[in-house]
This record gives sequence, C-alpha cells and structure tokens, in this order.
Amino acid sequence: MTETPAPAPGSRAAKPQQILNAARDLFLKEGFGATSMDAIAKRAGVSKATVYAHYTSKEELFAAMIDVECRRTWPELSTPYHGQTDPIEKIREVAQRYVRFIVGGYPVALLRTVAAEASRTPELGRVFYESAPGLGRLRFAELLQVAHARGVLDIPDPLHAADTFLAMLRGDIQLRCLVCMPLPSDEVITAHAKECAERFIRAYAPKASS
Amino acid sequence: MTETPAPAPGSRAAKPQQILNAARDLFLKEGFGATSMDAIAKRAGVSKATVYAHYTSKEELFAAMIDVECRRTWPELSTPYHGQTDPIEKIREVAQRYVRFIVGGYPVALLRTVAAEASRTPELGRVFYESAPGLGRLRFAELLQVAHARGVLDIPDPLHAADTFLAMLRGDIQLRCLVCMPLPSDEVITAHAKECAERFIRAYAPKASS
DNA sequence: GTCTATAAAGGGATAGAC
DNA sequence: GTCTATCCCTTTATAGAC
Repeated sequence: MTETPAPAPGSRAAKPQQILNAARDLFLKEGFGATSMDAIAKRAGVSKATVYAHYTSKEELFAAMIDVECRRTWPELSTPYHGQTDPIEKIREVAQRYVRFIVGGYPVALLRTVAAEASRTPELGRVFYESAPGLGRLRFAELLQVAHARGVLDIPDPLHAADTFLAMLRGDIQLRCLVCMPLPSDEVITAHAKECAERFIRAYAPKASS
Repeated sequence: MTETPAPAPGSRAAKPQQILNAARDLFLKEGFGATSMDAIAKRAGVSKATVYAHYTSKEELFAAMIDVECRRTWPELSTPYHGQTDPIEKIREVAQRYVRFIVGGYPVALLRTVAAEASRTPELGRVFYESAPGLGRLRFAELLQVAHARGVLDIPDPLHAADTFLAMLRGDIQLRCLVCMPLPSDEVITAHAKECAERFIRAYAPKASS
C-alpha cells in the first residue's frame, strides 16, 4: 500500500489527482462508511468545498477512485498472449505472477472495499469485476485456447478451466488476505504456485499421452 | 437471506435474540458503518438503551452476531468424516454441497461484512476464519488423508490439496457473489461442481494407475 | 476554483424514571 | 431490564467571500 503522504509537493494544478489519491488511501484503509469527506480533503491538502467542486457526492468520488485504480493496477494480466513462447512454460510463469499479484496490498484492499459497497451499489461491483478479474480470466482463457489448439493440453472449455486455475492459485490465500490473517512466507507462496501449475497441467493433460 | 421481519411475535423473554437477529439482518445487508444502533433497536422492537444494556458497544454487538452466525450456518462442513463410505464418492458429494453452500446468501454476506471490518478489527477476522472456513478445510483434509491412506489418491499434502479443491469449487463464483454479479443457473453450478471433482481426482490420481 | 464558516441531520452513548 | 429523552460529537453538504 504505497502511502502518498498528503499535499503532493509537485504540480499544484493536479488537485483532482491529489483528491483521488487521498480518497484511495483512506477508502481502501478505512472503508467507505468510516471515511469522511473532511479527512479526504485534509489528506489531499485542499478544502472540503474543493472536493465537492470536483465530485458532487461521496459516492461519485468513490466510483471514480475505483475506476482509476482498476485501470492502474491490472495491466499485468491485461496484456494478451501472442503465442510465441511455450504455452506450458507460460502457464507456469502466469502462476507465479498471479499469486504475487493476489497478495499485493492494493488488489486485496480493492476487492475488500468493493465487496463491502457492492450490495448498496451493484453497478460498482460490475464495473470492478469487468475491468479487473473479468478481464484477467478472458486473457488467460486465450492462452489455454492456444495450448488446446496445439494439443499440449486437452481443454474443452477454456473459460471454465481459466476460472479453475486462477481459483486454485487464489486458494486459501486470498481468503486469508480478505480477513486479515497472517500470510504464508514467500517460499511457501512460490511452492504453492508451482504445485498448482503442475496439478493443473496434470488435470488437463491429453488423455492419450502421460 | 431469511428476513426476520421485526418484533418477534413469540416469547417476550428473548430480547437478546431479537437484538441479535436485527443486528444480523442489518449488518449483513447494510454493512457495519451504515447500520445505526437506532435502526437495530427499532427493528428488534426495543429501545436503544435496551440494546446497550446487553451489548456495551456497537463493536461488541457485531462480534457477538458474527460468532452466533458462524456456529449456526456452518454445521454441514463441521461434521467429521467417519470413513464408512467410498472416499471418492464422498468427494463428489462434498463438491455439490460445498458449492451450494458458498452461493447461499448468508455465507456471502458474512464474508463480505467481515472482510469490510477486518482491517480495523483483525481479531474479528481471526474469529471468523477459524470458526468457519478454517474448520471446513481441516475437515476436508481429513477425508483426503483417508483417500491417501487407502491408496485411491496420491496426496502428499492433504491440507494444501484441501485448500486447492475448495478453491476450485469457489472458482469464479464466489468472486461474483462478493461483488454482486448475477449468479450462474442451478444446472451450470451442478455441472461446475461435477467438473471440478473429476479434474481434482485426475490431478491427484496415483501415478501407477490411470 | 478555492477558501472559511456554518447549516442541517444523524450517529453513538447515557441519565434518570419506572 | 426497559423505556423516554437528551447530550455531544461527527458527518454531509452548502453559502458567501475572494
């Protein structure tokens, strides 16, 4: 959780950005209900009236923050697979990167905060899902599609297989992150990702071979 | 989400229970921050002072509600496996029951609400984890241990395998539940559980056979 | 656009009567 | 144990000067 202290020392024209950063830090740390517009204004180094000049309500500011953070945080998984490298190797690589991504502070805090607010603002949940995890699973399904086409794996339903693999990788870890339980060590996480990749490959191995 | 309308028509001596029910309905629906003690008192059909007579603070009432709901909602997964039936069949059965459990209104709302509060009250997250998902994975690992001992599966690390299987079953579904996205149909959910069970069995099949 | 000051409402928690 | 009434504080949102 990269803390952006308070009044950005740089360009004074970037007030909206300062406000968004402050909103992100506080909303993700304290939650929607527990964060006051006063606190956001103070952290951003502006007055409350200035905040309202840019975002007409607390909800709108929250939605804007979620939107910006989704676009900013997920570029890793959003880049399409071009098929040059070995799909199996690529799967192993994705496993490591995805697990590390999952345990990062921002993704956990974002999910937590969106989940908390989603029942009151379902639109928010949809925006979050489609611009983040929903996109990631589509990208990964593309990779599995290639593996299937080349015959190295047997995957009749790539989208479901993608969901299954990403879920395996989240495992117990994401749940523990969500409820603020201590995380496993880095070595354990690496071994977990490796184990998941190999089990997945076995589960979807072509029936002929092996 | 079984709504318990308002003042329980029955025994008038059960005020604490009425308060807990009201707290559950409102906390799980609106979240901790957005629920007022006034609203809880009104829904329970008592005065606010009575609420404070039983629970000294909003946080204490919240913790009591979580504790009660965990004990009430999870009996299914908490019953140990006694080893009479075929472990493989038992795994298929658990798959179906677990997925249906996961998409239930209460478990989703509980997780959502606890996750939202956990960063401010980590103790709450621990209590929830250990009395609910943490217990479930231990129970399932016991079943896998039996399958391993009988040689029908090859599972060197039953606890990790349990995490993996339960995670597969949660798949994309739990995430969608958390952010209030529409759920798949009952048929799709059944097929999902079945597919997960078979893939899991393949991933952990003994190397000799197959 | 930005500030200071304030209005208007609602929240958690308690006092005191019964 | 339970209620009514209230204190005191924080919150969202706005008015008006610059």
